Amino acid sequence: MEEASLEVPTRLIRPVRQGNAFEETIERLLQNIKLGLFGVGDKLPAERELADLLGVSRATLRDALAELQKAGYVEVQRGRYGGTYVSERRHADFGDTTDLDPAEVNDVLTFRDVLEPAAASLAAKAALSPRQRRHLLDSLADVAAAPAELYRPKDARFHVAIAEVVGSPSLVAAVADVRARVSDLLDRIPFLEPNLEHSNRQHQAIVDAILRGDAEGAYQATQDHLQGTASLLHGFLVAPDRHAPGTPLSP
Amino acid sequence: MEEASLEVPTRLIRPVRQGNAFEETIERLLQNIKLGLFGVGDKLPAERELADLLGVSRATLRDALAELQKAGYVEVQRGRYGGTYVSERRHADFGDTTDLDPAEVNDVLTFRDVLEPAAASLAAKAALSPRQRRHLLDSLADVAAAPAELYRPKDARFHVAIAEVVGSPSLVAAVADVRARVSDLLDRIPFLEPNLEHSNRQHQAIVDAILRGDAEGAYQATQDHLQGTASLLHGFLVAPDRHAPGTPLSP
DNA sequence: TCTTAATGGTCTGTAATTAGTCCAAAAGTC
DNA sequence: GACTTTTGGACTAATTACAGACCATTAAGA
Repeated sequence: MEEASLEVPTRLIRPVRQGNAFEETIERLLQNIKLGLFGVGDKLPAERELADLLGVSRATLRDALAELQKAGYVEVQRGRYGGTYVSERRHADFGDTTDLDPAEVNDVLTFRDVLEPAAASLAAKAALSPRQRRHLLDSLADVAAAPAELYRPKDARFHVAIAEVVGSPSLVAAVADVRARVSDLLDRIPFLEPNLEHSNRQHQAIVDAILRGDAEGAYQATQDHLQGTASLLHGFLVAPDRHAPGTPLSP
Repeated sequence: MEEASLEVPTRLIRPVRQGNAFEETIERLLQNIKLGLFGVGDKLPAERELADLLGVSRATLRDALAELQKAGYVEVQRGRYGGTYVSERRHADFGDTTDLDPAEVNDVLTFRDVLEPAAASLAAKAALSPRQRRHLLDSLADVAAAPAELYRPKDARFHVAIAEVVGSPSLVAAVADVRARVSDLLDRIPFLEPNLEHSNRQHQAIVDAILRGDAEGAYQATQDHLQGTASLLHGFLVAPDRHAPGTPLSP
């Protein structure tokens, strides 16, 4: 019984790395594409530079890029002024038809609820430079103009932009991560036509609050906005037959 | 000019890994010790198990443990009922007398301001089990009883406990990370006798608010509590002579 | 047309990391 | 005292990842 107290609680110990460098590199690149950080038609940095930015050897990066090319996410051109370009969405989306894991859903949604409203609030409190205001408004216009099939990445990009203007790289990374995880979850449920009008109005409200320095308003508007996908995902959790949920939760 | 828009903004690309497995393993173990997750005298899990938990091979883990042993952080005993034990604090603290990096300080403090108040707020909103309440109160009592030289790890452990009861592993990991980074920063400034009484009263206020379900109160109390170290660190940033700051900021 | 520079493509040798096996010590159990 | 079991300690072979050099292709520019 005295022994027991000397033991370390193992649940707090988490893995040092998620997988091998090759897998992690694919994951990161794919995440950036899905997040709209690498937009369709964009040219990625040259392999040598990209490998450096990702902290991985060029060989490993090239293996990862070859995989993405095979899956149709990028196209490669040789020679000077060549490079790696993000393809038109050829949604090969290699088989992720796994069920939603309730623990993962709760974890992601909870963590997002912590990050995003607080980020919007801090953005409102910060003294934004003209360049930063411009960045916010550009991202806002971008998502508003996006057609339905490109909405998700533009949406994600917009929310990352809010974190960006706060000026904390760790916050940006955390928001990007959590957005990518939400996006992965949404990919696993049947497509429901989202109410883009409504979403865009909420985006506008968030930006308005930030630009007028209304921290509380930005916090609230962001919370409201997150509510939508949260109930959507939770709805699919409680519905036993996931392909035709009889009673979607009311938001 | 058309070309320019095709380029990807490189600042959003972050490294896939922080260093090699060996270094990251040392870092993680050290972090857990400093955070008070591995308390003095605690026995770590057996090497085979710990390697598994950390997602690293036993060889790599052993290299890391050997380093920690050399630095006096742990002691190792062979044979059945042997194991790796956390030593009495022999603060060898291998040379980290680097200057404070303003960007790092701002990043960490901003990110912490996002995470911890929101975590306390969510903890207050959650329906806590008796076990969770017990965990909170135990951590609180633990830090209150800690002597000055052991205060920091117990303090960190308490704050991680708040994140734990929220039930989001990602949140716990993020809080643990940011706490470790703050702790590293504090290690680099001259020791100032902290006002433990005051700190303990604030801890009590946070737990009170959480236990009575007062989300707003928990949020506020946590923000107040964070103010202290924030101004301390910011004070050392503005003070040009870092070893004898003439005008420490009033908290 | 030729040159040049930036880019992807290829290869090699080295180091890090892993999985697995076996050994050695220690403490409880019979 | 002999046995058993759990632990750290040590070694090997295979794989992964890396750094760096060099080749091949391309399009702009002289």
